[in-house]
Amino acid sequence: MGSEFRQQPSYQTLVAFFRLAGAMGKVADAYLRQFDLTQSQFNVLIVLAYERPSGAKQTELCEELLVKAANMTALVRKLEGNGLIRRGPHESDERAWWVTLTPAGRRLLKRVEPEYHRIVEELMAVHSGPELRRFAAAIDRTHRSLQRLVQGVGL
Amino acid sequence: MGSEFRQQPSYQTLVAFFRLAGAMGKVADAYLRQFDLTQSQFNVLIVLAYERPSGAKQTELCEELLVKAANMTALVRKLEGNGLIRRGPHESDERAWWVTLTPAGRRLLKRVEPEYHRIVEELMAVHSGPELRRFAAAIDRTHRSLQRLVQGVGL
DNA sequence: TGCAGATAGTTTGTATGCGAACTAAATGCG
DNA sequence: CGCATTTAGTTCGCATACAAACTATCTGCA
Repeated sequence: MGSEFRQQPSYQTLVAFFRLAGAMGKVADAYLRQFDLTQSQFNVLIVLAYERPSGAKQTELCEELLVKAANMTALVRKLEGNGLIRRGPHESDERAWWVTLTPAGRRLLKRVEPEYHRIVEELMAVHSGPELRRFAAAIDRTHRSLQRLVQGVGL
Repeated sequence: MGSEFRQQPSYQTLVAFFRLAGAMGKVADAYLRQFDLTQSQFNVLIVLAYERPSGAKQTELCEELLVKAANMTALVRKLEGNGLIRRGPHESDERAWWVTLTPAGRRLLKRVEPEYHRIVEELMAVHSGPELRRFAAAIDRTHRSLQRLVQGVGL
């Protein structure tokens, strides 16, 4: 039966990984909800603040954040509705929006980030320097393994 | 600005962690979609097959799978509609459903699991024994740190 | 130049997640 | 015993994810 497989360290590690990811996501959501933000919305603001200070097309935000274009529509509309970003015309492409952070968006980030950073630091402070490096290496190894797997099987 | 913070190993590890979780989830979804299953649906079937072979209340599935009762309703209804589980009366509690795997559900699992196991094994085979143990330890450490954090701040 | 194909974004339908409010049944305490 | 509280499950509104189909615009090649 599948019962022995479920005892394998590789499987149990994977389950623990998914559970941790879920739990961390919930904590992030709980923190951001105080500011009427979701993780996805916060991520858009961060990209516009630090990676694309002069603005970006929605497609570029999609690439950066691994979000499908279909989902970006509602996301940026919500942020626009809340006054945190602006969607203006693209200077040379009439199909595209040019998305920029508004002053209100920038102000909100300034309120959200300090505590957010403190939480991340405290969360990760349990790892020693070498432990953290090995953790990051294991994540990278797994990611590369996943990519090989996807290439190979065409998943 | 937040720009230096984004260079911190702790932050970058966290970002890589979330990206890997997202990528793995997408691969799992892509595999399961061949069988007209989602991850959540698959998880319910697994619990009913191996943890609760004689059945379970929806609430018990919720606890096992960290799913809110509000979400379990649609989930079990979908599985019931596809003939993979049965929802019958609970023997002593008229408020509750007694959820069991149907023969069709068991047969589907038998088709899904072998390749699923093979994928997990291949994915995790990049880690040596000690690497895998350290990876699991890092996940556990982070999970405990997260729990302390949530307790402390009341997030 | 002009049309085929690529690209940007939207819409729709489905599946999942949350919180909050709700019904009905079970429980427990005075 | 009976009423207050808890528990099981549902419903609603919202946010996010996917795929697929669609419009409008741009681009490149013949």
